[in-house]
Amino acid sequence: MTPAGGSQPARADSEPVSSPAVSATPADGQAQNSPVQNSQPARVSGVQSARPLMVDVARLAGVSHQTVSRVLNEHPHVSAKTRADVLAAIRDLGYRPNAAARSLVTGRTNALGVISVDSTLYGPSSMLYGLERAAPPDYMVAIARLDTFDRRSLHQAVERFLGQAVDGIIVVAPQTSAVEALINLKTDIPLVAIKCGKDAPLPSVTVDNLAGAARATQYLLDLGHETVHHLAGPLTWLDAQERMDGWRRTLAAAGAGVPDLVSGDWSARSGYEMGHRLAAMPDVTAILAANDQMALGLLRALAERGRDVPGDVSVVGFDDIPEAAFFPPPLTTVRQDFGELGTRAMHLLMDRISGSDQFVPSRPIIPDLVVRASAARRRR
Amino acid sequence: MTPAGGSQPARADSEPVSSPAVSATPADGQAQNSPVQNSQPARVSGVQSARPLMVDVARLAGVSHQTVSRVLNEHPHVSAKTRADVLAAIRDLGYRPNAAARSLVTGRTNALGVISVDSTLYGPSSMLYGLERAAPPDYMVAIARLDTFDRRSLHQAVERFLGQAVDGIIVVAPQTSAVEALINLKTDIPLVAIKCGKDAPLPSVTVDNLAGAARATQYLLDLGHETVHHLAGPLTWLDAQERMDGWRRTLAAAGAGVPDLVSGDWSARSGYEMGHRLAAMPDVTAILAANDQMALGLLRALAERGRDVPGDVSVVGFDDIPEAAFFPPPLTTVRQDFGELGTRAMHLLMDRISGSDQFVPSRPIIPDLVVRASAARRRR
DNA sequence: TAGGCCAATGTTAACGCTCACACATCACCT
DNA sequence: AGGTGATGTGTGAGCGTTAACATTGGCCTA
Repeated sequence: MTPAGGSQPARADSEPVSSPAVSATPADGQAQNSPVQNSQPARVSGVQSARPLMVDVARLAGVSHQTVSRVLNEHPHVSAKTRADVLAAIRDLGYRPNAAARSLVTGRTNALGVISVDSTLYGPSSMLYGLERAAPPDYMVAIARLDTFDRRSLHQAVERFLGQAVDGIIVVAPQTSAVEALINLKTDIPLVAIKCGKDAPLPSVTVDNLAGAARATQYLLDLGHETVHHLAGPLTWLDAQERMDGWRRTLAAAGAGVPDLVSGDWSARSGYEMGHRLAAMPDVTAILAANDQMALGLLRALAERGRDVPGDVSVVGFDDIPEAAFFPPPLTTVRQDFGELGTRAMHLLMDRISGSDQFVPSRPIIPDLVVRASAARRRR
Repeated sequence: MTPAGGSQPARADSEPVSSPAVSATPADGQAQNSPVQNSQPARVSGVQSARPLMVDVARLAGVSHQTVSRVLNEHPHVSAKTRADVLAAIRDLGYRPNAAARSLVTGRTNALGVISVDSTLYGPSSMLYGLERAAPPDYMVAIARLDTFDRRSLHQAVERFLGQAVDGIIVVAPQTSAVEALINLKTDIPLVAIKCGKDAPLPSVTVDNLAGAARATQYLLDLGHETVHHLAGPLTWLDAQERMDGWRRTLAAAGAGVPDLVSGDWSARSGYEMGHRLAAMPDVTAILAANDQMALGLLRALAERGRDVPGDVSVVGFDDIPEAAFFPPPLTTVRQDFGELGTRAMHLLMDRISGSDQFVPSRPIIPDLVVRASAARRRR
């Protein structure tokens, strides 16, 4: 394989003459042994085809490699001139520190993992976006998406990240199964959860779904509706459960009847199917949908049945996806601030990574009601 | 699940009496092997609080660390029994190899970076999903989202990934500026582009937007419309340009007049605004929208102006987002297979990472027309 | 003017793994 | 017998960085 028939060319090579420009260290290892990267089409003129090392920078700047390291890590006690020299050398050589070597000695990788549900739903996708945006610029954000949130796949995902040695993990855990799995999962690195419900004994940030749903329900009641129906999300999701709770409690508190629950799977299709069921019930005058996509399907079903919105039936959604304002009719809905959620989660994680172990349960984010045209005063 | 793995555990078990399992020397190993590592103060016996090292596994399994390494890396020439012993020791100790140390010596990190536009648009988001799903299970997928795709931010993102030493980069580069920036960007690691246009001199995978738009336009012409208007996306995007091209060429080929172009920014809002403009023009009977969100806004504007869809105006979208089937009316649209796109891009990248340097330009993916209810035969 | 302190830099030893070898067996051919 | 492989295993040398300590020289203080 290797061209060399073995032996030690090192000794033979030990010409004192050779210009130090090439390499001060035992040139043998370098020249021969180094990864035979001829995959690189012959690069710059110089022989220095391999990536420059810290020691190359040091030599060019006329200092020791340790001083280069100090400059790189912004240690104090480096004179301004030295720093400038080193920086110049780094630029000239196009030097880039080797992350693996650094990690090996520091024990930190500057990478973190995000585990999320396997979907292109608006919520999770916005969440991911918010997280990536909130991450420190020198951090790498890796993602893992899960099809199901059972204990096994969660463990597996965590294991994967642990294997890749991330510094911390964020789990977007909107399903009850995820929370359970998370609770008896002990990792030796910081982990924070998003949307794990406000009672979970985990460092986490959450949205007050209950308050959001309550707000929307109350809004509909105030509009004169005798009661409000609910098109819930899949009840394996905490969001769905909490929204249902908020809806139910508000009705109970108002002394309104609590209709049977109807639930879908977040998709517009399921909203459409369940919508047909609801549309067939003449006493339905107000519906709270657990997300906007289902509300869209619901609107379509109502339209097909000839029930006018908001004339005959008022509809309120949840999430405020960007398209909601253009639904037929523009959807009154509950907005969650995913950006804020991501920022808080990231801060929480970074705090824990940098040592502070305090477990401050952050106050849940309260969603807003965005009033548009899909809900109106009850027609009598 | 079976530990057998093809070997003969029966025979191994029935071997001599003395159970070597126990005598494996937790304690005496210290005394005898001493020349090894007495640099470690205490800590050795009992409380193995720190993460176990490869050498710990080796000791427990009664082999050398190198053998453990061989098992881990699936080298040949390890006996079945040894392998089993090592595996058992790994399990017992909960050993997990240190990724940094491995990277340091192999020069590979098993991580790859995805650079994408900063948005929660359906396309990029689906793309990301497809990529993550197509990635080899032992690879970590890191993401970087860009606000703008100018040369500087692209370089910066690439630099970041290079700094983190990923093995390869995938750039979702749907904007012309990105392609330019990409072309004169030389990295020393494999890079593949998605949606960079089929003429870019880059390893890439693309969707044949032109064919998709042509198909949709022809469909509308065949429905008897004298011409087709186009609500384009932002023309800084290649997708928008290509779709426009497909539309324009089809009209030209059919000898139909080419109306003035109207363009938005992909959002439903812009579709709504431009839609009002189009709705005011009485001769408009067919519109091809460059994506589904804009089509939604367009539908709303048409409805507000009292133009029936598809009675008065036919509308066709692009993308086939999951909600499109529930638009008012259900949207006829062009579907892109993002999953396939992601898979192909990932394969291409992995091929290049593992050395094959052939530049096989893969055939663009042809999108489908999904016929629903928003386009109909021209009413005369 | 000696002593001490501190800024500025250099030297050496890990970090935990894989690679290239060396070595030891065993099998099978001449 | 003696090679010649193939197989199985151990040894030592790095990979490129940072941490810990060592060293220098200048400036302050008593």
